[in-house]
Order: sequence, then C-alpha cells, then structure tokens
Amino acid sequence: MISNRIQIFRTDRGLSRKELAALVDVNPQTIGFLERGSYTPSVELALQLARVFGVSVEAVFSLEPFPPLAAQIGAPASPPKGDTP
Amino acid sequence: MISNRIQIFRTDRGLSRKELAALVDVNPQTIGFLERGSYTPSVELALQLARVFGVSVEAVFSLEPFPPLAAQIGAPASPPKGDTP
DNA sequence: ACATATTGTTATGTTTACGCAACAATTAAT
DNA sequence: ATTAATTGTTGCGTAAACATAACAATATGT
Repeated sequence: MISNRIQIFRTDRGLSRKELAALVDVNPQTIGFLERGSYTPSVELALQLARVFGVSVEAVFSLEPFPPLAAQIGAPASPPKGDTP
Repeated sequence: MISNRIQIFRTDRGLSRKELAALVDVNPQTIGFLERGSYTPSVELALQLARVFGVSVEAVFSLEPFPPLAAQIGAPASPPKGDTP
C-alpha cells in the first residue's frame, strides 16, 4: 500500500542511489528499500525527495498504484498490439 | 524540524480529533501527537490527511515553519499596533 | 447540577524506518 | 582483463511512529 516513482525520477535526473541519498541526507541503502517499496518514508523524507526532483509529493508518492509511464507520456492511442498486419 | 497545520485545518473543517482520527484511520491520540509536533507522520498518513482536507501535502506539512495565519489570509497591511491613536 | 465530549498528558508495548556493515552480481570504464 | 561503480540483498541495532489505556481539566449540553 502506497507506491512511489523514486526510481523513475532518480534515473530521469541521472542520479545514482548514492548521489540521491546524499542529496536527501539518508543512507544509500535506504533509497534501495524505498524504490523496492520495502518501506514507507516519513513526510519529512518525502518532502525532501519531492524538493530534489522539483515536483510535488503527490507526483512521487500515491495511495493508489501509479499507472505505467506509457499512460502518462506520449504513448500511441492503443496500437502496438497487432499494428498494421 | 518539520511543521504542520493539522490543527488549523481540522478546526477549520469543524472536526474533533476523534473524528479526524476515524477519517484517516489512526488512534485519536496520534492526532494529538501530530498537532503538538511530537512526531513526524509517514507519507502515507500525510497523504490521507491532505486528502481529507482536500489540499496538497505541502499545504499541510512543510520543512520550514509555517508563517502565522495572518500573513496568509486577509490581514491589514501592518496596523493593529497603535491604530488611529 | 449532572453528564458527556473534547482536549492535554503520561506511560507501556509493538512495529518499522533508517543507519551501518558486509558481500554477491552486474555493469561500465580503462 | 581488471578495476571501479552501481545495484540487490541480508542481518543487526536504535530510534521513533503508532496503538492502547488511563486520568485530569475544561468545556458543552441538557
């Protein structure tokens, strides 16, 4: 329960776990645990992560699972399944 | 470190601690601890509180202390201190 | 006046976030 | 080919989140 997009934002910003960890002042392993969803961070850490990524907390954390990226970015209407046969 | 406006939003919405606690599914005392700043909630609880209040997480929780309400709402330019003597 | 609800506080217990160390498995750089 | 960096995982320890109970103080309702 509760999903996050830490890994997506981190890789998008070209950061390693170690680097991100330094930016939000936690242990690098902690980032790993968070990305795997092994635990739920405090609002404090959530606010720091959102600040580093330059987005809202809601953009990084959600009570419901996040839809796959394709639905958010520019994915074709529906095709890629039996396209022009 | 980390301040919140839980009490302000709660009273503004006309909720008791018990009622708010029920809405976010925690113990009523937990609301008390949060309002006093005795501890920092998880993002999960923060998201639920923000959802109940109908605002963003950033509107309820901040890494820096919140300014007094007067600065946010319609407070007179500065007067109420030696007004028309 | 009495009862009920709300708040403030304190104490005890369980769970979990997070730090830190260690190591295997990939991957990237040279 | 070898080194270095990144990742995945496991284990142990500590601090803090949260549950629950208990009680005083004040307010609110009737």
